[in-house]
Amino acid sequence: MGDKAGVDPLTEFTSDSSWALPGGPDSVSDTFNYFFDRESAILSEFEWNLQPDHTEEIERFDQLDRTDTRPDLAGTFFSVSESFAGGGGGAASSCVSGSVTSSNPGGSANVLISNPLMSSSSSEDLPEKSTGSGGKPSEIPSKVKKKGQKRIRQPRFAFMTKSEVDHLEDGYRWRKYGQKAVKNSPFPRSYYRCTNSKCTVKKRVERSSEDSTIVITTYEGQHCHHSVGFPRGGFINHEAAFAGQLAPSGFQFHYPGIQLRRQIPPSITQSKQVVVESRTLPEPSPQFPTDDGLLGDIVPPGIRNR
DNA sequence: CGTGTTTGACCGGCGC
DNA sequence: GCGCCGGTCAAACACG
Repeated sequence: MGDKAGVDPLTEFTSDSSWALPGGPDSVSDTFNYFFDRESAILSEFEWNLQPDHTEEIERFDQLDRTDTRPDLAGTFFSVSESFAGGGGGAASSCVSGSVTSSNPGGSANVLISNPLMSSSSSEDLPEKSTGSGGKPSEIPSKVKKKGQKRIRQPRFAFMTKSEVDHLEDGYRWRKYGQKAVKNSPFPRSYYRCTNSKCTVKKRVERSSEDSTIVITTYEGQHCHHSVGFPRGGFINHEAAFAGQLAPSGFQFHYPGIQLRRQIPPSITQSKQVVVESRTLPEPSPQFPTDDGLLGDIVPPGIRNR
């Protein structure tokens, strides 16, 4: 991986599913590996794929948001959502494609995230690699391979978050199943799996080797169930925002705390099916957000005020 | 006792 | 073919 060779991987991202697989300079998984696994390059990749003026904007927000802190969560969210489909490989989960609309009381922004391409064949009918030790088949493939084809991952979403804690709460319960040292990084990578037995979503959490304050979280797969509850009094962090994307179709989460500071112009997001957002947390306040929104219907107050 | 974490071993992909 | 590396497994352990 990592054979950039001057090729912009994101130019392969189009609204047409034909880009997915195979063909092109790299497969989708390669692109994602390239894009997400090289954490040290992520920011620069963003910048690389953005107009220079946008890059400056992001950097500016980055600086500004360093002062916007909370004990455990702080600063800017750089998030990337990718419309992602396995094309012929059928990488998409069989759960659902969905969307999440996030709005704040100030009405400053709506964040609409969708995966229009996530609709191909179920991953369940794809062969899983032989499991490691022993014979117990792992539930649902996280990577699938056919003969002569590169392995295909389920849809993945990566986030960069400035945070002091590695594992950010997102309303779902996770079980850690592994930790590995990462080459060229002093920080280990942790592997988590959703504790819901029917859910195959995984996520990886690691710190940027370049900026230890940045946590890189990568989701893989889609939740087949609702979250168990939102932490921190209704505030939902970036993970939850994207975890919500994995919710059943038509289900909408309401995130009163999220304030969209800027969004890449549609000309970029539409052509490449990439959304890069820089979001900030709400004002640090002793009070939890009062906007119950949908949370009032979903999450018991006791949980929200944890 | 149930649930979650730690950690070494194992396996497969991939580059050389 | 070999070695490196990422990802996963599962036994042991910790904790409430």
